Amino acid sequence: MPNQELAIERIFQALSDPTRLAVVTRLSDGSASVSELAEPFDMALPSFTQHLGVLEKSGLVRSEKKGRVRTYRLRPDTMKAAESWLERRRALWEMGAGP
Amino acid sequence: MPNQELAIERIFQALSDPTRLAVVTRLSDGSASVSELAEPFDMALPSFTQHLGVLEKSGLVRSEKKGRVRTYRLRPDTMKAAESWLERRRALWEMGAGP
DNA sequence: AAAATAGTCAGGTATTGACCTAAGTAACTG
DNA sequence: CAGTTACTTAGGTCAATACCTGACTATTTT
Repeated sequence: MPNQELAIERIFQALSDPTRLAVVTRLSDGSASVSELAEPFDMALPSFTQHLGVLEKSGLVRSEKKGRVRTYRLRPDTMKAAESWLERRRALWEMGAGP
Repeated sequence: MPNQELAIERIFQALSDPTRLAVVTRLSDGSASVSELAEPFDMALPSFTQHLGVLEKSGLVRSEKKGRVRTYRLRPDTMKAAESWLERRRALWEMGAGP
C-alpha cells in the first residue's frame, strides 16, 4: 500500500465540512439516494453532489446507480481506518511519556 | 455543550493536511518544541507555526511557553472525541440496515 | 410520445488556506 | 550589554474549494 498517509489525509479532508459530516451521519442510519440526502440542505443540487463526490473519493462512502437513481451507503472499513490512525497515536502517547 | 459538530469539524479539518498529520504522529512519541517539530519540514517557520496554530485551535494539541521555548503536546481526549464520532456512526451502520 | 423526474456537466465567482519574505520582540549567552 | 536564539507579527501571492446558474442526458410515468 503506497502512501497510507495520503489516504488518511483524504478521509479527514472529506470529514472537514459540515455538509459532509451531516451526510455521513444521515447514512449511518441507512443508505439513501442523492435526492433523499440532498433534501435537508438549502443548496443547489450540483453543489451538493460535489460533496458526495468528495466523500466517495475518500472511500468513506460508495454508490451504485440503478435506473436513474444513485444510492449511497457508508463504507465502515474506511471509517475504521481513520479511527485506527487516531487510536494508534493516542495509545502511543498515553503509554509513553504521557501527559 | 454548544454545537458539538462544529468542534468535530474543526478536528477533522486540522487533520486534513500532511504536515499536520506528521506533527501529530511526531507528538504521539512525546512532546516537543516548535523548532524540534519544524526541523523535518522544508518550510518557512511562519508557515509552519500556522499549522501548529490550526492544531491548537482544534484542541488536538496544547502548548506552553517557558522562556523563549514553546512546547507542544498531544491532547488525547480530543483525539478520542474524533474516534468516538466515527465509531458511533460506524456502529450504527453495522448494526442497522447494515451493508 | 410528451412530460416529469433524477442526476450530470460546464462553466464562473468568491472565499479560504497554504505558502512566502521581511521585520519585529523577548530571552538566553558570552 | 552585544549577539544569538526562538519564536511572532504583518502583509502578500496563488491554488484549492464551496458555492452558484444554465443547459444537458437518461429514465420512468402518463
